[in-house]
Amino acid sequence: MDKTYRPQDIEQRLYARWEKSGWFAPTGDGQPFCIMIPPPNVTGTLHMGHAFQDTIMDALTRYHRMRGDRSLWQPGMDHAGIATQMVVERLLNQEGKSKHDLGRDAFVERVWQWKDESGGQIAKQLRRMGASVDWQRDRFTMDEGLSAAVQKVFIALYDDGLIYRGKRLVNWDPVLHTALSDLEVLSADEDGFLYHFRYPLASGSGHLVVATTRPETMLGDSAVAVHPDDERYRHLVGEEILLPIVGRSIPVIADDYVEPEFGSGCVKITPAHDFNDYEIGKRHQLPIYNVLTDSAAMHDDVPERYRGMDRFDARKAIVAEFKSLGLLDKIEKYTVKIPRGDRSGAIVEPYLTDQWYVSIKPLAEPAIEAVSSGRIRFVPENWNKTYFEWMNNIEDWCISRQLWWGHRIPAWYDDAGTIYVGASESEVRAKHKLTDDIRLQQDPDVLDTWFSSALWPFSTLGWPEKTAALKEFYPTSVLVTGFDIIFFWVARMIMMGLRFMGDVPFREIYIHGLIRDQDGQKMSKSKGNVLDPIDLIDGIDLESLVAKRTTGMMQDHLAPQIEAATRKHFPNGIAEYGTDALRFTFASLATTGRDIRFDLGRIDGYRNFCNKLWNAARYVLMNTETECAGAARFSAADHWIQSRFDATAENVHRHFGNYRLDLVAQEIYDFTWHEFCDWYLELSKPVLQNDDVAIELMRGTRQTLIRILEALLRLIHPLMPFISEEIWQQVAPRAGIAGETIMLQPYPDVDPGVGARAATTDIADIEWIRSFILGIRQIRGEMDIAPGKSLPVILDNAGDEDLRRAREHAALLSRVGRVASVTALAKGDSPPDAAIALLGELRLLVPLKGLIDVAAERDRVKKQLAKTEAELAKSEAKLANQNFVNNAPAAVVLQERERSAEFESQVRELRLQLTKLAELD
RNA sequence: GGGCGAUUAGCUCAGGGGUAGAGCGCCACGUUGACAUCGUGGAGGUCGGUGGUUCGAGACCACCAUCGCCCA
Repeated sequence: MDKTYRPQDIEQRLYARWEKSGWFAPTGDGQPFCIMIPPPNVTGTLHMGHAFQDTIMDALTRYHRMRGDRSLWQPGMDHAGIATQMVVERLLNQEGKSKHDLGRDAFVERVWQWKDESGGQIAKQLRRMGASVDWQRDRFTMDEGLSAAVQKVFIALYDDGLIYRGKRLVNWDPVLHTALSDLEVLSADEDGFLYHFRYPLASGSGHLVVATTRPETMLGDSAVAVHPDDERYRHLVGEEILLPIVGRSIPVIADDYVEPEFGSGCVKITPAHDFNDYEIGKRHQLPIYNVLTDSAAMHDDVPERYRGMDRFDARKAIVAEFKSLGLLDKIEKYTVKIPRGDRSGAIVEPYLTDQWYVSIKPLAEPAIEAVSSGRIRFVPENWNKTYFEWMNNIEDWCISRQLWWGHRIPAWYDDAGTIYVGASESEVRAKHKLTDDIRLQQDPDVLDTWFSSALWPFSTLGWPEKTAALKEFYPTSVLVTGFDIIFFWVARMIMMGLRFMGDVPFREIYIHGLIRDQDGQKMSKSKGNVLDPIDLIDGIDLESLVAKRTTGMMQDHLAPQIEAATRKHFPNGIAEYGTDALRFTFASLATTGRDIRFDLGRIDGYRNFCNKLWNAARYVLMNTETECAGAARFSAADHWIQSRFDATAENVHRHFGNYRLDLVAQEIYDFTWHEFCDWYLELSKPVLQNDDVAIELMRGTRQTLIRILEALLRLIHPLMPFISEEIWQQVAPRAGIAGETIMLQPYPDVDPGVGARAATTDIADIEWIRSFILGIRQIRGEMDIAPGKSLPVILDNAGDEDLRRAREHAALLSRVGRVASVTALAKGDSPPDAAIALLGELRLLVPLKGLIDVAAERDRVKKQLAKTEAELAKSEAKLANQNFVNNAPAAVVLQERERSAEFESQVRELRLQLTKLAELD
């Protein structure tokens, strides 16, 4: 083995072997375990969030696979209708073409080409992450089978009256020319103005002042509304307004939606261009005047001078005209909520069009019940509040999109506009007995991508066919996802799963946090703070990183800032960390919080951890080359480490069960570094590096070294698959284990019988030795004695058990503690001047002579005394409190008494020592 | 406005009615035959504030402050 761990030498080689051997497929006859990958957008690349999520899913899958479950991690991608179409259109634009130049079929063909290219990228990244997905079952939402599922669901919901077509206001993206669902619109505060216009009464007896943030919509006004209880205007209700510029007469109406305190208390009503106004319009049967084209320019039903004008130019022109008419009351600065399309960034218009909707309430009710009854459990639990909040206020889902890339809506229209829904034109004709002379045209629109994603848990398993996979793996075990798509995806999968499978799609939903940058900022291309997980694995130099972050941006002017920030945060680029270190970092960050700051310091530490493990293995292998097998005798240290390992494994199981991968990581880290390496390997040296030790004892240590390491590698494997496999390949044969791969070995079990092997005396002995050595090290460290210098130690007030331990484990004390000699002070002898460490009642004395600075030792003891006295005072105060003694559980009181006695004895010893040291001056 | 969450060491974060923890960073010492991507020791916190429950609160409850997210 090399002296340092080199991930690049091993990772891709091992992955290729796993994949080629088919080890990712479900095997065995254990109980099924299944995770569905949240399908990444085919058009994107894996970012840190994906890498994090994939680490969690892979760890869970590998854990269950090793436990003998028949485990499937189902991979796949979604077609990301809008995003993908945008990307391909941009590519076409670069060639000077538009999608209309190609036509629909050629364009879609072009998107498929892009899909192969882009999708391959994601698959490659997944492999680099070590993802043990079953590639044989890879699925894509636009595949034939999944498309058939989409069609079937659409038709079934339509037939059940749960899908309908309707003319309503939708969120319209005037750049992409498509409707969007509520969820795809992001509203944010932006600086704007509130314009106050005077609307003259038709009677000529004055005017009303209305305030609006969108003057251009006044061309479509149908009324002015006031609050019914508003004394100022009550008498005007029913009168007419002469709408300026347009010259239309519109009524003054009363509606309690109006807030009398806002502005003048009069509101212009534009049913075609505002969601609230639309509702008011319906209540009052107001006419609807649409004034915009689908590109959000003014259309032909407005006064000629405004026709074709862009909405924002029209706004200026309208305001100017009001001013020239003397009808502009005032303009105020105002913060406006601006809705933008999440993909295009364009300001979305409420727009009156025909769209398809899912009538959602009948689907939502059972979905709410599934969570409230506990059939589906959120982890952490309180995400169900977010879920209920949304589900209880859910609105019908607009599912049609005016795109070319996606699942075409299976609906046909005859010339009269009658709708026929079915699997194909011929089926529709047959079903409705339509003769060939009746012309039918298919709806040009496609379905929202999330419509197909909602079917993912069963469509990927073969539905609507009754497949074995479906029977076996549905409902899946756990969904691992971020809270940002609870509404988009999680809720919809639950609704569809219950409707079409008659059961929940998953039993648990593990919601993880969002990965942010070192300052807590969300990672985004426009902020230039994204990290590519592959760059953390392979490393990247500063110039390449800067180039990567500043090219291909939507907003080029941000490049200088991004470059500066990048140079500041990564002055030396990014080092090569390897997949395992990255995965371990992700696992350790998987806490219950919702935000996760990704700090390079963490991954740095875990790369070192990989190196530590690597070198521990090196040591074990070097020391187990010979004389391993045969009759063996086990030392106290052997038993101790075994018991520590058993405890660790037990905790790891518990933490996996609670989805606390951070605690799994910590448990493994602590054991590996602070128990196995820091203590056991050191304690093994006096045995193995001494020719006088009995061969049986050596064998015991060798066997323990190899056995613990082998088991430890299995314990680590779900988090760090590569390094564990690489080392295991060498370790397993020596542990007498035949097997082609660690990934199919059993996960270390919690076997109480194994734990019992370690005699309690042995464990107590090793704990005593650790305390002994720590006490000596403390003296050494604080006295600035060279670590290499061997010290004589005198035991004062030693009991029989102390003497036995010192005698039996003299070699450990001498070698690991760098103790030259251990001698007991005879009864009645007065102790020499010495530095002191306390081990219970036992005093460890390191003679001062020639070694120790008296003043320094006095300071040291004083400091320790002060600490102990403080503890003692606290403890005594507690015990002096009758309420405590009377009310606290007896065990707690007893424990406190013992603590107090311990402190008391220590204080006594330390004071004594101080007096002695004082005498030396 | 409604909902959710956070506040613990310089930084990033665990913990959880009875002794305040980790990693990183910092200081000192050290080239011991697995590892300098290392070893040993150390410094560093009145657990955001106020009040309450309790024998005991950093933890539970109420209110407040600050910050964040989601929904209108």
